[in-house]
Amino acid sequence: MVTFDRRWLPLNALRAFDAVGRHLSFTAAAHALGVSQSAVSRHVIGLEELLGHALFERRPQSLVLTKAGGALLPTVRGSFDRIEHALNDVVRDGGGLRTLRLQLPPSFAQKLALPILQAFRKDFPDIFIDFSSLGITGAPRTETDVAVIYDRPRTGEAVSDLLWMSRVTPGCSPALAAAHQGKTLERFIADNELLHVKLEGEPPGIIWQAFSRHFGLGVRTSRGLAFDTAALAAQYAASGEGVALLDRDLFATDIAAGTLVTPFAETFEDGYGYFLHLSADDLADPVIAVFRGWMIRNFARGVPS
Amino acid sequence: MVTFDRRWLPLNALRAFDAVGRHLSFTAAAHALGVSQSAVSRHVIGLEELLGHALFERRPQSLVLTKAGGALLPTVRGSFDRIEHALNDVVRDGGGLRTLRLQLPPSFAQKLALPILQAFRKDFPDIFIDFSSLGITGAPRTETDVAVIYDRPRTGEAVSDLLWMSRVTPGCSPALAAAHQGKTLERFIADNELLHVKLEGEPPGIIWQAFSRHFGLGVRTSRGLAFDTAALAAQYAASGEGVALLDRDLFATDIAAGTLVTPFAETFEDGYGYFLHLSADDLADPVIAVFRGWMIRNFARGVPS
DNA sequence: CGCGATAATGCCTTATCGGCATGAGCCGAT
DNA sequence: ATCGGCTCATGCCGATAAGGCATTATCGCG
Repeated sequence: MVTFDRRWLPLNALRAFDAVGRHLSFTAAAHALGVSQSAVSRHVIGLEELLGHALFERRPQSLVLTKAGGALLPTVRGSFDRIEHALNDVVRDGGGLRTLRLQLPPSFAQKLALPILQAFRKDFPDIFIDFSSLGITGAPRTETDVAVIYDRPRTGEAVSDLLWMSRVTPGCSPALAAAHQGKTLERFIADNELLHVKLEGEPPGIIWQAFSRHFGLGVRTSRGLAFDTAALAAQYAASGEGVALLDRDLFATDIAAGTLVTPFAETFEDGYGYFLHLSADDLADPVIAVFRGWMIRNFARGVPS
Repeated sequence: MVTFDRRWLPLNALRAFDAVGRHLSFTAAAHALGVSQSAVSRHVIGLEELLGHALFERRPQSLVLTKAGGALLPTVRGSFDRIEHALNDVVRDGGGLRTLRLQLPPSFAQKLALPILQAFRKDFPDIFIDFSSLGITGAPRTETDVAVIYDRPRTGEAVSDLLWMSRVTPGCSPALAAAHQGKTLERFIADNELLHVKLEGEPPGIIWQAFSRHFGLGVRTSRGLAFDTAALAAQYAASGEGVALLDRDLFATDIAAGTLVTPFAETFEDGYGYFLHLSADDLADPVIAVFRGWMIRNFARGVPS
């Protein structure tokens, strides 16, 4: 029995096999490869002898893959596809700056884009990040490689990696907190304007409602103002005009800087989180895989700032 | 400028490039490939001319990849790795039965393993599933391709695909439900034994506690019995000895059969879910990718039965 | 039954691949 | 400085595998 290693990969034969598997015809494959039918025939036969298994079942009218052929073909085809693309990429731009298109939700972009992009560029100066913002929820809109989305865990064939689960707590300006010093959480909320963040497909106020229900607060939550993004709500809260439910990690810098305060210990996991979202096929692209790994590792050490 | 297609993939040159990239030395690469240094040198030079970009920077003492080389190498190496493995797989067993090792949590295995395995085997008769349960006592099998785990959404480099989020509701035997006919949810829970499922890293009773808090029930939840698996708790509940929080999807067949009833409309999403868990690298294996896609598509149409 | 498909095969040509020997830089030790 | 040892590049040549052409075998179809 032969075992294969790098020194002896029957590459030309594999290319012939790939073409035949694609066209399911020796003649057509030969034509596609620009060689004669006999050459292709030889290659495939040689490969079959090497493997000790037939790759195609020759039928009078048609050619069909054997189990062995079926097992081999997807790998071979995928590999050649990737090599082909990689070669053309290099020819085109010398592999100089691979650009990775990234979409971020607005609040995330506003708070974290800079530290992330700077840190990533430091580690991978040759990967150019073309980044754009998108709506707060939902799937990425345009052609993009990787997107961060704010969503609940969802099913789907796309690869979806959790960066962190959102954990919210009431936040407001220091002045407002001081003015209501000593009040209970329930009283504090009842006495102040509530700032909501709109979420696609959810009724407004749902997060405040879930929050108050979770902590058993008897307050009416369907009042106040609603904003498109968390960052806007936070900004409004910082001006002293109300209290918003803030993601502690997302607004860590504001809290540290003192422009926002979180007077209560109660934090609530609302089932939403920030996910890195990309197509399963794209994971085969080393640049995208590298970026994914880098993001996951970085956020595992806590949300950057 | 040349553009590459299948007909002119310089495969032998790429193999040489891969080896040189691995060893960062023409001589060492030549030795590893079992050919002379000159052959390797020619190949790399030829490839560089084809691409119009240098792949290595020749320095007196050392060889370093150029940007173009760095962009190309991971793809080429990964592709050859996969081809090498695929070829050896075929040699070994003719690609006949690719076996995929699958691990399932006990309750999941008990309720869903059969329908899933049967349906999958019908669609892919050539993939043999070697499935094992994450037994309570069973030694954790590290050698596995894909696992279903019951967990909260977590961060990590492994690819984690949500199958469905757990949604629980009180369930008990029909007799017990009849005996307490007409009671409110609060009363019903207060008057019956509570059956818990133990979760690693969580205090016992946490789900009942979250459930009652979510619906504003004033009942004590830290009482009753705790079980290792949801299936055990459900079985106990079916015997009429208490009320358990059941995942509606997981126990759909029991509910349909009437051995368990869920007398209340209140369902609660507890933040846990069933995830398909696999290594990011493994996604390059067509068999594993196929299984992943199949599972995701199937569960998207609802939990099988 | 012959015609038109297909893939397999024998024979021959070719050019790709690779080996050997050598050359050209560069480094460090004597 | 010079020489030996190391690296990769190159000229030349031979082996061989890759491929072309023409033919054969097999099957389906009109």
